Amino acid sequence: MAERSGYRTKARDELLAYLKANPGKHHTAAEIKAFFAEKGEPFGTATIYRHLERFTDEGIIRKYVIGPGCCTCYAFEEPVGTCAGHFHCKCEKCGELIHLDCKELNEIRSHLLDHHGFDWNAGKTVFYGTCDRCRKK
Amino acid sequence: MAERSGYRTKARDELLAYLKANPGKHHTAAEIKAFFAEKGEPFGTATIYRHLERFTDEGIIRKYVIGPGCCTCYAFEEPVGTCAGHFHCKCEKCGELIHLDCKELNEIRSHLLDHHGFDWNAGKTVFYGTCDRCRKK
DNA sequence: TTGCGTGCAAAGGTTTTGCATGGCA
DNA sequence: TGCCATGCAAAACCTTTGCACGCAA
Repeated sequence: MAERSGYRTKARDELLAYLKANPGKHHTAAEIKAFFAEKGEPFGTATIYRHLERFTDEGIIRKYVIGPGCCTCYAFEEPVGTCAGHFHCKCEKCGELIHLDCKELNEIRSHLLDHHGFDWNAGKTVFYGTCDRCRKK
Repeated sequence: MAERSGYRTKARDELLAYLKANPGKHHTAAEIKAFFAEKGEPFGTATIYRHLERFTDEGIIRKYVIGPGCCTCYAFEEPVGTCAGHFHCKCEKCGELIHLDCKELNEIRSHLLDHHGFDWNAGKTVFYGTCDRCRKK
């Protein structure tokens, strides 16, 4: 986690505000770019990546690797440590990434920690399987 | 986990033998390609990816997303493939892969299916976090 | 013989980098 | 004014796909 450095610019403010406006929500660089483009304040791809990388270094946001296919997600996490159970399921058939809010998650975490001594980082873990829609086909 | 299918070819045998020769060791597609190239038996990139994907489907090897930059790793894991109630945790600090036999975790499967309609493929999922030893440091 | 496996090359998508311009302090 | 930030375009990277040919069964 690096120190805050550099200038305060419009791009920095806007990007950070957007991420903070949706705590816990995951965004890809492409989604962020599209959002600002539609809003009429487009930012260059490089600028977005540079800021996301920086925010991550500064510990303001977190970076999630979903892959493969290079879909990296970024998210501002409101109450770090106490954030609601949020985990990711990726459908192996259609490729969709499903964000699940599920309180049972916390039980799994506790169980892994208490019984197996494993401190699970749910944010980095992706459950692979088949989603509801593909399963019913 | 899919059934074994298709022909038995030199490429399949060689690749599998190489992966099996180093259980638990992670290889990127590029490393594998380089290894066989130096050995004088080069395989096409596509061939390597196709086999790795297939081995993963068959449950013979496991796929790890390291990212970003799309560095996917593949590894043959000794006791993997046959055991149903078997889960894998990977320590982000020391890199160790922990094999867990745990009935409680099987309940996750039921829960995901019943409450979220997600048919979890436990064999392909790796829990990332911090292992007991590294946590105590 | 049939159809899968293979290699090559090209496509696809994401992320990074180089460079000239513009903006913050 | 001196850096840093930005945008554009190109490069770099990893992975997938299309196609024609070769090989396993």
